Amino acid sequence: MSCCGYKESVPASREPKRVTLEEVARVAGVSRATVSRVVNGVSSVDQNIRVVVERAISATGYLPNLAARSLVTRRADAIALVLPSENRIVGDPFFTQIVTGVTRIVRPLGVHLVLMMTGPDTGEQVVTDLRQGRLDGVILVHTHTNDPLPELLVKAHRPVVLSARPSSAVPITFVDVNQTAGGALAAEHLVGRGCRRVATITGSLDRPPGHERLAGFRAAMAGLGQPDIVVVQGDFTRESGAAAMRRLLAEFPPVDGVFIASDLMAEGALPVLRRYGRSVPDDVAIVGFDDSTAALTCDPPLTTVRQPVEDMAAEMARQLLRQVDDPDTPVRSVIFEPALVVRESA
Amino acid sequence: MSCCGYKESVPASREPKRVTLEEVARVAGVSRATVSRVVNGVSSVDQNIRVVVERAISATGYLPNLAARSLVTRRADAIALVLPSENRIVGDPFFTQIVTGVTRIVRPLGVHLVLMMTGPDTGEQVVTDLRQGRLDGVILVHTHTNDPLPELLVKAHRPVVLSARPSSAVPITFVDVNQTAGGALAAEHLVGRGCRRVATITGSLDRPPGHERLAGFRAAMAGLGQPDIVVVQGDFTRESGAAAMRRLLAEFPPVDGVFIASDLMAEGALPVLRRYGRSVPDDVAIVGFDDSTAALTCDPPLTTVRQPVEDMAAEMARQLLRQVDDPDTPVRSVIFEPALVVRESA
DNA sequence: TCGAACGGCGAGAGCGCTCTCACCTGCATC
DNA sequence: GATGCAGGTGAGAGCGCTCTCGCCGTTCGA
Repeated sequence: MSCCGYKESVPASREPKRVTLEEVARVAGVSRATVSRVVNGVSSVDQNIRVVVERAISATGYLPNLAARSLVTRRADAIALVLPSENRIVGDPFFTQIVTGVTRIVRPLGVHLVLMMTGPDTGEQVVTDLRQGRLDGVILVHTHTNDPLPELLVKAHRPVVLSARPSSAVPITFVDVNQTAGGALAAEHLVGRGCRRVATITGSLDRPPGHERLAGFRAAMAGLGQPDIVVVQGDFTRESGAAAMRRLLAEFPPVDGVFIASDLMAEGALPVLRRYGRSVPDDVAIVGFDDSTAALTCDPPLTTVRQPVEDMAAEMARQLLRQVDDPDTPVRSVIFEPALVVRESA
Repeated sequence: MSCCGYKESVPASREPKRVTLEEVARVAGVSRATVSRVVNGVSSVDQNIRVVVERAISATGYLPNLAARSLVTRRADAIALVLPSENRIVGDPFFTQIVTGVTRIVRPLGVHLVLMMTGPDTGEQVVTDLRQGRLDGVILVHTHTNDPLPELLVKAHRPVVLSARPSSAVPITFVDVNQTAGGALAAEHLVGRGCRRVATITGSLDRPPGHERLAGFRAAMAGLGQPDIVVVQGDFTRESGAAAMRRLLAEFPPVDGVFIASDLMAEGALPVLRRYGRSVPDDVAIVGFDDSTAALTCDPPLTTVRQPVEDMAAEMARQLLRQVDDPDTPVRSVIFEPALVVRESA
């Protein structure tokens, strides 16, 4: 095995001799088929033989070659997590929670999580990987409003799950939080602590989350007897939060409570308040949205609406794998309820 | 071959008819081998035939099945990025940069990035995936001091790269920043702006980064004529930063400049300073380390030592792929130089 | 003029697995 | 005693690709 290069390119000593089904079958004195049955947990195997085979497996240290299996099963046992490459999304703890949630479901099943940041060619890349059998399905997180990818995948009849309600009416499975209810939670809390001159800084209103959070907040405020609230528009970025707060203080100085549609915007808004000499929460109460780590690092820590991101991510994984198992699984949407996390800002 | 359900489980209409090498070969009127040569860019193909084959490929919409290829090439074209699951690491922008850097190298080569958060069984998982041919190599980011995985992989002669100098003397390829030089940068800046009562809050001193940053800082301060500096130990967490700052103010009230060995700790320390009525940078100048987003969201924004994380990550990917291509590539370490980013805190 | 050398191509043998199908027992049934 | 029917098992045909090897025709040196 050593003297005369039986495989010159790689020193034999290095290459741990690969053990195949064949090998295990020989050791166990059965056929390849039977070993395969044992490995895959098929029940119709004689108990005694099963034991013999299992012993042979651990004796040889056999591990199935996944490429070979994949070739015949047509499963990659890998899914992709596609994230927008903007820094404001990833780099957010939100992201960690997504990964953690997905991993929780996927890992015990031996399914790999392939990470892709969107780039100019991500769409084709994903479709290609799917067609090449490298990927079983795709989780699309925070896709842009006009991203053609979701529709593309649906048309190609490929397993796909979205992290939020799609902007257009594509028949696609998604997982979302009840944004409207989240807005309502914020309203109730602000009114409950005595705010009477309430405003809100919204996210991008052309996207469902921004739109729905505002709608929920507005409706709840009206229900609480305060139909007239000041609305300033942001776009979910930190900078837009700061700018919106400046505008708000200029246009509506007596404000005493603000619902800011994302923690990131709130993080931008708080220093502005400080600079204008308003103390939080005494002069102005602030409620954010997301319960990101930003909420914790803010000064003061943010009262905010929490989305159960990790659970939602786990659900996305579940929904995706369901589709992988049965491509004809009906489209479905799962909505999670948000919760208010009370800290110091309101 | 067609009439009588040759594969009942999947409706034929759904399944886009797969086109194989065989098919392309038939269309082009050549052998499978020749098509394979064209697909893989082997030069010894007649120009005319090459054109014919290429035409056949695009006519049929052929895409190679990667499982089949993988079966014979023994390459998965996938690498894993293993990250500690603690929130303080991921969820950091640092993490985004790692992913971006690795992706930049890996994506154009069609190599997948598989994400794994460390868990109780990550080690075995990774080794198994490697042995099963699902993974070509592993990038280990911020492994724990006593994680056996690096050594395990080195012994198994598997491609692996570390994100920092290993704590023990394992012969392993790693990419790191010149921590010592980083500490020196901080020292020079503090002294340069006139600080004369300087202190430092360190990271965990049992780990190379914490140790080296302190050593570099200390040596540089001594060289600048200030051998006596106050040292308070932290452990890289935000909380430890706050605690250390409290201790520092109690033990050494006249302090006028602090080098804090991570932005995260600085983020914890700044509110403490504010609460004690010390203004930054007027009363106390602060220099952090990492240039994380924390540095930007701090109030005031942090002067900090930047590691070129994205470039370092790209280098890790390059080093790993080099090992994958040639398992006998010599072990190597690549050290990047840090830079000082001057903002408002010092 | 002839053999050698070489560029270019196809046949075919795998890679390691799954899964169908035929076969073989043994046992109950007619 | 012939038949049916289980539960188990093995032979073998792929899955789609790469890559070695041998063949063929052309060109070149002697």
